[in-house]
Amino acid sequence: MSVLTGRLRRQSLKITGPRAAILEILRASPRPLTNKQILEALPTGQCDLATVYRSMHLLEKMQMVKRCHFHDGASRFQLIAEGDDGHHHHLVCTRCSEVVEIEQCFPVELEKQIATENGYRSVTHKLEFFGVCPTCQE
Amino acid sequence: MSVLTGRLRRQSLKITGPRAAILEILRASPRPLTNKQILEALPTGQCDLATVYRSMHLLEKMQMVKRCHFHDGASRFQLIAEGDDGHHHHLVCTRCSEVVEIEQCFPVELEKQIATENGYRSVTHKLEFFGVCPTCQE
DNA sequence: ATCGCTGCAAAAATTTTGCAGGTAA
DNA sequence: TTACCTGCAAAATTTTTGCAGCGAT
Repeated sequence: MSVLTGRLRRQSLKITGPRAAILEILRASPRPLTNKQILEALPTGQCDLATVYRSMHLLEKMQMVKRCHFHDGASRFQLIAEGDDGHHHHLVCTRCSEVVEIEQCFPVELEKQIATENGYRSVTHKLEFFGVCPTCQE
Repeated sequence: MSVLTGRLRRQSLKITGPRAAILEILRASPRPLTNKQILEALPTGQCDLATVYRSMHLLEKMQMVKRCHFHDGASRFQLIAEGDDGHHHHLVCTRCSEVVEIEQCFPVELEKQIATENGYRSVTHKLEFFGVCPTCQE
């Protein structure tokens, strides 16, 4: 946690109650959360929804969180660990929305090929898997 | 085009002016469009925004369009060709939003492995690439 | 003649912004 | 002390819904 706050401090940004609380929620969550879910996970009245929005914009710009999209339109956020580039993917159940974190990633060579073929630079990708989880198959 | 309208008719859904116009816009577009872009592409007053929303929900449910997400939060829609499963990906410029359609896809075996490892069935994926296009590199 | 579809308008939901007071450093 | 932050409230956006009339089949 101190690692996270350190990154904020280095930018001369402040560690406030709401920010610490949000970071703690994100750290403890096994899956990405929407702004509303973050607010609801916070002790009642701990923080305003507007502050959650502002915090997520900030953290995203600092590359401390990653924004991802599942099947509904909502943006979800996941903490990016220090040192980690935050690049991993999810397998989401289309029925119950259970989320599993996935190890596999899109092959690097193939991505390079795509970049080269199209003359693009700094190419990255977003990848999410969807399916029916064991429980929902019954 | 008649192929598309046939699919609607089979469901005893009607081919109306707005629907035909929306389908034509989508058919002619080389890239996925947001609801607002669809409305703007329509001759003035041809159709109401609410109707665009309703149409896209309908077409999505019928699997005639695919919903995808680029870097902004907005949903974009792309027509799925008859016979085609509509599965292809995009390379989007993070500066000017230019979109290139990509041939490469996530390796099937790897996807199967992911499904098996986690006990999921009917696994598919969404994949989008982001980078800086040739023009924006200068 | 049906029943679905549409426009319009209103409602609901989501996200952003302004501002005055509070607070970390 | 000095910026930076926050809550609150209002505004701006985006998306959904109700309803009466129109229109495809």
